[in-house]
Amino acid sequence: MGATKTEHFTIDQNELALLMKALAHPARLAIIEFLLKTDSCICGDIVNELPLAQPTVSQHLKELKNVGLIKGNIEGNSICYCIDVETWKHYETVTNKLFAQLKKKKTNCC
Amino acid sequence: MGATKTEHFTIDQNELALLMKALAHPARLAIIEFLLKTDSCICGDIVNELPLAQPTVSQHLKELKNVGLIKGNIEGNSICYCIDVETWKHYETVTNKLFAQLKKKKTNCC
DNA sequence: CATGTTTATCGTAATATTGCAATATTAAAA
DNA sequence: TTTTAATATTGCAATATTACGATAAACATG
Repeated sequence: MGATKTEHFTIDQNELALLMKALAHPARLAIIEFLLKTDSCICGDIVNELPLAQPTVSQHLKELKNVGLIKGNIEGNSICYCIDVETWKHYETVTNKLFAQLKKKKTNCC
Repeated sequence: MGATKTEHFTIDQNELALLMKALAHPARLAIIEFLLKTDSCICGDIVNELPLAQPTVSQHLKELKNVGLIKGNIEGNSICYCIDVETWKHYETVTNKLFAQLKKKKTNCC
């Protein structure tokens, strides 16, 4: 065991879980916050911002890219990483749906 | 290695990461969705709703309880699990801050 | 009190994640 | 072309997560 039984759950549940998992690490949240804060698209010195080795940062960037939260464009020698607004819009819609359901709930039962 | 270097990140980043991690599993999302859908507070038959063994479900419930997303009240023989609205309000505030920053951003640079 | 029901915990196997040193790759610069 | 800079990939060790059988604990009911 040790592997999530994805096949027993809905596509939506698995998709949202993957998105959450991508954000479930302080380093990756720090990357996102940095990219949000920086108005111009910073090309590469994310490594200097983080207290982690370059290969580790590269791996975290890859995970964020895999779920589409960020994208990276080759800019000559270096790479321009930035937020992928489309995915974030989708993510916002999905989480808002959760919060909307929450508001429909009656008072706490416990 | 294998352990997250929490000490190098902010309290907020670590806290949000833990919340995300709690939601980063389809079974736990399924539990949350079930508790949201069910208006009356269902006492216990969450196990029957999920395609997982009882100890596994119990473990997932514990994780959700640890971060405060749900709470469980002993109701005689069984236990009444339900959404903890306070934590969800906090969660909504934090994620809304992220989305707000997103909207302030100029057009995609890449 | 004995029995069944419900939930939690323990122990353990399988797998995933995190982090980094070493190395490869790519493209600019000298 | 050699060197330098930026990023990715590989390989591996340490740790965490997921899942479940076996068992315990708590309580209701006969």
